[in-house]
Amino acid sequence: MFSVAEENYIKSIYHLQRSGYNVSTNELASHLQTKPASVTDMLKKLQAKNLLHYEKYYGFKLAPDGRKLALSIIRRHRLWEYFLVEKLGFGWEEVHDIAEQLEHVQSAELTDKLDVFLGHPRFDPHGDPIPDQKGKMESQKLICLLDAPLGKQLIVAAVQNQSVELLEMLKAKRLAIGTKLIIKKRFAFDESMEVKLSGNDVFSLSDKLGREVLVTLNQAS
Amino acid sequence: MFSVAEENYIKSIYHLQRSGYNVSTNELASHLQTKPASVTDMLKKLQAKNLLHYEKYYGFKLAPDGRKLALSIIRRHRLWEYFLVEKLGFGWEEVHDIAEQLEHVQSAELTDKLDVFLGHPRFDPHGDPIPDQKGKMESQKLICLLDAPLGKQLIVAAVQNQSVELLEMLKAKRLAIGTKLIIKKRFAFDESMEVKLSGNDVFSLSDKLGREVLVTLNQAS
DNA sequence: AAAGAAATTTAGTTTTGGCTAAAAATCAGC
DNA sequence: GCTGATTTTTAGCCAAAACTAAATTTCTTT
Repeated sequence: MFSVAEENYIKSIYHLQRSGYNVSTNELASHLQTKPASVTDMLKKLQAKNLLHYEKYYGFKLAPDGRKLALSIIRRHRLWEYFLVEKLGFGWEEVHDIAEQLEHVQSAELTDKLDVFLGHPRFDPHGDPIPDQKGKMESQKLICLLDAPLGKQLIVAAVQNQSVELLEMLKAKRLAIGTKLIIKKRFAFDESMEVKLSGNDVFSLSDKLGREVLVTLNQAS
Repeated sequence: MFSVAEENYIKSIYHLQRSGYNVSTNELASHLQTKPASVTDMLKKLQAKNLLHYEKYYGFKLAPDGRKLALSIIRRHRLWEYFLVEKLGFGWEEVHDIAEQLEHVQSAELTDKLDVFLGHPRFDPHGDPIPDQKGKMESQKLICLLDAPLGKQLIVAAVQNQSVELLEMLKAKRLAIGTKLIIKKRFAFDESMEVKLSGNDVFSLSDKLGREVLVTLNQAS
C-alpha cells in the first residue's frame, strides 16, 4: 500500500507537528536525516496520495488519511517495542531500531493478533501510549512541572509560551520536547527544584521556569 | 547489509538448487515473478558481493557466503512462521506472506532472542526444519507420497507448493501437517492411490495431489 | 521599501531494481 | 556441421527516492 519511505515521512510529520513546533521543510529534512530538496519532492507525492495538505512555500500538514496512517504506524511500532521488551527480554533502550523495521510489515491481521497476544497493552516500554485499531489513544495528562511529583520519571511535553528568552534558556539547560527527567528535590523557600536528566547531570530550576514547562508522567516506569 | 531484493534472490536460488533442478536464468525469473534480463543484472551484483559463482551463459551457484545467507533467511522465515502459528494463533496456511516480510528484518539479536523465546523449535508449522545459528538443520528425509511405501504409517511433513488451490484441496481432504496415514493400495494405471487416515476414513488421491505431498516414515510405528 | 539572508523549490544527476527490444551464445534437429 | 529455436545477455530506458547546485520566494533588518 505505502512504501517504507512514505510511511517514515508520515510518521515524522506526525511527531513533529504534535510536539508543537511549526514543521518546516528544513526541520523535517533534519529529522529524517535527508536534504530539504528530497523533502519537497516527497511532500508533493504525499499530497497526490491525499495524505497531506501542501501548498508550496506556505507549509503543510497531515490530511485525515495521513493522520490515520500515522497512528497506525505508531501503533505497530509501539506494539512491537512492547513485544521486544516484555516477551523477548530486550532492554527498553535497545528496541527502537528493530521496531523501526518491524513497524513497516504490512498486515492488519498481524497487528491485531499481536495486540491480543500482548494483552492490549496501553503503553509501550518508553511510556508512550499505544493507539487502538481506531487510532484512539490514552491522552497523556499535561502537568505543570511545578506540580509534578518527586522521584518519578517525567517527559517534557510542551511549554506555556514560546518567547525567545524561554527557548534560549531551555536550550542552555538542555531541556527539549521529549527530554526525560526526574525531580530530585524541591525547596519550599523559593519553589526552585533540583532535577536529574537521563544523562545523569543534576541541576536546579527556578520557579519561573518550572511554571512554563509542562510534563507528562512516564506511564511505563 | 543486504537489500530485500538481494535476499529474495539468494533464497530462491537456494530453494531451486536444493530441489535438484538445474537452475536456469529463466527458471529463476519465473520463480521470482520477474524477467530474465533483470535476473542477469542481479546475478552480476550477487557475484560482485561474493554470494554467488557466476559465469555468463554457463550458469551459477551459491558461494559459501551465499549459502550461509540463505540459511539465515530461512531460519528467520521459519521462526517467524512458528511464532505466528503457535503464539498469535494464525492457521499454518495463512502465515507465509507475513513471514516473507518479517524474514527481512535485520537483527541477529532479534532472531536469536526469538529462537529462545519460542524454545528452539526444530520444525516450522509446515514441517520444515529450522536451521540453527550456524545454519545446521535436521535433515528429515522427505519422501514424495507417490514414492512412499505401502502399508507403513506415514506423517504428512510438507507440501511442494503453497498455492491456494492446493491448500484448499488439502483442507477438504483433511490432510494437514502431522496427519498420519497409510497407503492401502496403488493403481498402476493412473498412479492414484487409496489412503487410510487415523480416523479410519479411506479415500483416494490423484497422482497430481500425491506429487505435491511430502511425507516422512513414522519411525516409531 | 530595499537589500541581504534564509528557506524552499526546481532542475538535473545518481543508484537500485525493474522493464523491453535487440544481439549474442548455446542447444537441437537434421 | 549447419540452421533454426531457445536461452541468455546487452543496451537503453523507467520509476522511486535520494543527491547537488542553482533559482526562487519569503523573511529580516535597516
